[in-house]
Amino acid sequence: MSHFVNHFEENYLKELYKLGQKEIKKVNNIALAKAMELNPATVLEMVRKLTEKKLVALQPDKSIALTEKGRKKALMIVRKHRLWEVFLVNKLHYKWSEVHQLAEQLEHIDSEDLVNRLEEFLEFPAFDPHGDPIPDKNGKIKKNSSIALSTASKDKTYLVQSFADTADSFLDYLAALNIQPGTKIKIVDQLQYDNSFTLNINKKNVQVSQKVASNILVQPAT
Amino acid sequence: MSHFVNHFEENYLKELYKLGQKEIKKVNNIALAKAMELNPATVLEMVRKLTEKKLVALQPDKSIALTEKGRKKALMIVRKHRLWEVFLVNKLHYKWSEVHQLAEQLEHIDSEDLVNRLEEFLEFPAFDPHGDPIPDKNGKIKKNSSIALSTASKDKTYLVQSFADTADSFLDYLAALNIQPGTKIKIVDQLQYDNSFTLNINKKNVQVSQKVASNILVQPAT
DNA sequence: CTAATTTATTTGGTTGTCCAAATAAACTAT
DNA sequence: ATAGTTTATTTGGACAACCAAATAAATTAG
Repeated sequence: MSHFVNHFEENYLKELYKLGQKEIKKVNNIALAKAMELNPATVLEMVRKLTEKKLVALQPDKSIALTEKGRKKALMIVRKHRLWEVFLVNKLHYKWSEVHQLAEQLEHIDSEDLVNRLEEFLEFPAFDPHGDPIPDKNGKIKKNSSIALSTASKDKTYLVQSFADTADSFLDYLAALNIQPGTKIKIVDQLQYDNSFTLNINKKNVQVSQKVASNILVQPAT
Repeated sequence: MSHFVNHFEENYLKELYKLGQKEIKKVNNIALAKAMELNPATVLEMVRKLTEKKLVALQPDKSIALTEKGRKKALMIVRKHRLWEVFLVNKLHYKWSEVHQLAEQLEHIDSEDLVNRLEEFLEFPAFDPHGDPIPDKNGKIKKNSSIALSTASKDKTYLVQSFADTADSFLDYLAALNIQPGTKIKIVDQLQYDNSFTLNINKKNVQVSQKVASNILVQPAT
């Protein structure tokens, strides 16, 4: 009983957060019901309970908005979901396309401490296997002013910010190239033939594939 | 909804299995209700549903017995529980005393494949951090004809079967002493002072604590 | 500005897990 | 074997999440 009382609540909050992210238009009863494949009556009932709990606030225009408290909770669920995805992919060798279902279950495991330890065990990944940012324990999401190196301009110097792929093999490869957060990189050239890049790192030129470049997130160097 | 439909059922099956293990006397309604801290009426209702599903069979003497199907299910839950415990202790560095609650949640994650991968990731531990055996994917539990080395007789030769502790540090220690499944061990002496043991391994004598000896499971050598 | 449509809410009902209290059945001990 | 106790079952009801269908309110279109 006590274990999964919150599953429902958590799913509503998560869905509200997700809808809020992707759609600018207001999230109303109907939209939520449709997104969650539930009857509007059911959703309304639950939204009222969430309003009681100050997790959600009904706007004058009848749209449903997360309160700050609700947003925090939603972010913690997203955090858990994405960290478990990293675990499943990096440690249990699932493909990124297979992990969503499982993460939907694991995200409801109720322990702040567990998720923090998991994060440490995974060495604080900034992104999940799909490249979505992982909120930190305070709910802060790494602001993505960074761009993929593959979309950067030639001959300008960039600072490596993070990586969109957290696979061990990728990270090992980066380590071998001496690429880590903070590393300065300049695009020397891009080959027309296979879209691979010639990069200048620490005054040495190296060749990387388009895929690798797309998974290196950079900011313009100041 | 679909995610946790089985939580209740699973908890009943697990409890029945556990009671069946430790107590020889029949498991009746009252006993189950007491163990699960539920009202007998509730338990009776649920036991009927489980009977419908052929997971449980009511005996003539009104005791409740798991069917083969029910036992298999229960074993799979126990398997998940114990593997997650190993994960929590070995990988996330929880203490063995802290993991039960969390494992109670994790054991309900519904994926055969996940638990099999987890088992592989943990390198097929035979015992959980408490020393309880972990059923394999077919529900087979390593028969425990083995005894703790600490309870073995002096001057007889034993064969190491497995370990009741799966902590990395313990296993590292064992490796350093060249103790592994199959190793022949003879107890040379036990010190009265601290209950530590002098063991003969490969014709060399080593000294181990009472704790270490209690976590080494052995069988009499043929 | 009314009619048609969409959106929001209410009503009445189902299902699953749970309980307290009443009753029935089965032991237990003298 | 009968009173007393324990065990088993039934009854009636609570509560949470859900739904379909009816109604009410708001929006949009003509």
